[in-house]
Amino acid sequence: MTVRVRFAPSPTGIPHIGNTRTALFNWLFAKHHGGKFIVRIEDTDQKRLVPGSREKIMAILDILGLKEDESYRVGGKYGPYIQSQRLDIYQRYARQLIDLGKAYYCFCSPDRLSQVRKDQQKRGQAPKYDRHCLSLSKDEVEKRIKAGEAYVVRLKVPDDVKVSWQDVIQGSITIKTENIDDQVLLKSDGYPTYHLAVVVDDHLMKISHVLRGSEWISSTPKHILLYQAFGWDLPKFGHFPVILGPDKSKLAKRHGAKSVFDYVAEGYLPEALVNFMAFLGWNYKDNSAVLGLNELIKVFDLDKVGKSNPIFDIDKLKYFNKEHIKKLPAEELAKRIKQFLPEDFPVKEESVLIYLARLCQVRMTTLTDFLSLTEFVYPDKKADEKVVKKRIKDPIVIGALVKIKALLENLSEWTPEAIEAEVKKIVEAHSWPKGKVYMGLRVAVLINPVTPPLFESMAVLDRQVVIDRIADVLKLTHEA
RNA sequence: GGCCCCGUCGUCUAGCGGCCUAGGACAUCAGGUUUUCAUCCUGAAGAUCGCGGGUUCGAAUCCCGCCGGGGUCACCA
Repeated sequence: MTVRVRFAPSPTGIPHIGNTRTALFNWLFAKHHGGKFIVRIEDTDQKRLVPGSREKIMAILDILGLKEDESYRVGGKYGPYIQSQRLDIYQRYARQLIDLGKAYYCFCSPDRLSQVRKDQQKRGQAPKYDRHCLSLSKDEVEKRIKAGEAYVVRLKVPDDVKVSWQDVIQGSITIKTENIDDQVLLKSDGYPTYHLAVVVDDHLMKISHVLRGSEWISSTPKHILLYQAFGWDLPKFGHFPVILGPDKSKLAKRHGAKSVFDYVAEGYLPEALVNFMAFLGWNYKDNSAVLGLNELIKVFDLDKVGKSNPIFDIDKLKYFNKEHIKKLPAEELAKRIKQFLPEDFPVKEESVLIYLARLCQVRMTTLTDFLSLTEFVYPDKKADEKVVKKRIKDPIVIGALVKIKALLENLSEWTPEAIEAEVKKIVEAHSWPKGKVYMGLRVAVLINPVTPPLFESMAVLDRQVVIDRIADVLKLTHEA
């Protein structure tokens, strides 16, 4: 069987990490089995439609490298791939269901429906449509439609039937039809509901595996009933566990349900995001393997997707980001960092930027860390008085700084090697306390007690800036 | 509340009746290397396998009950 899976987002906003993971899993599954990944836009709710979100969704796929095989933008032979452009199809199939006696017209007003629900709840019953319109005669239906009355089409759920399926992730699941409502299939505005649209489209688009979040489990029997009503073959169903926040409640904005855009803006690498999301519900070896998309394709499959809900762990994301940053060639790292550099960043030269990137590489958790690590490159930056006074107290260190300053002024070559060799020589010759002196020099020249390697960083600076900074610090310590 | 699902170190998990005095990874802590930080290396702590009953010579693994968590009950997807 050819594997054909789909990612079917509704354009009601920007998908967060959870929805994005569903896309990833589908894509990975398709590619692992040499199948197709289809993107279908489910915009059947015009009220909740957010303009522009369709493009944002595609942009996220692009950022992550999840190329689709069929969609509204790349085409395909099962289009259109936007549900609002398939309205006539759904209406046709809804009618077919009515003719088959598997669905019926319902004229109940929203007010009546909510009243029915309220009464049922008061009686402690599960809210369910009371089938008020089930046995309307053909004539009456026709009359009311002609009269312009608003109607919906409902699925006639058979009584006392057990619907069960072998979920490729969750295992066997059985639900009795007495717990299933006569679901609305066609809304009064002529649009289909999700339930009709997915089933019709998944069938027409020859989807082999319906893989989605487990919030859809309770809807699956409705879909199966629909397939059976149409007499269609069932696809395989698989439901991924939902991602939970650190407090074990549903992942929400406040604990990380941000979008790929947000994480990228915070300095996370798309490949780290992919690697991280892959392990949200799926496992492989010790769950710390640093894997790219291509390696993931090779090892990803549904049998290692778990049933219990994973918790979003930002530390794990940071770990993967660090690892992926470490793996990047310095040139590539520099390129990525560039997007985060402010206008006035003093280093313009490509080679110097790459050099700095290399110095900072193992010290970054996110790309934005580069900024704080390289603060010292701003020529006007001055060491903080408090930091200076805390780190440079020892008179020996102050004396050493005086001598090092003189040495640097007369250095014939301004390279990291030359600086390091000469400074080391003088430090050893005087038997100065190494740690303290280097820290003093570091704070004076690089502003911060936490920095990339001292001499390499120094060499990036103009010699005059270095001299001036040491002079400034000496002045500060003198005043004290 | 009804229905469905889940429950192993803080977190992700391995485990599918004896190899488990429960293994690994992330995070944490300690030590080593190092001019800071980080990297790298070594080590430590951390789980009475949600609880209680069974079944069995033997259970994290099978069965039942309870508890806890999640999902879902729309003319939203």
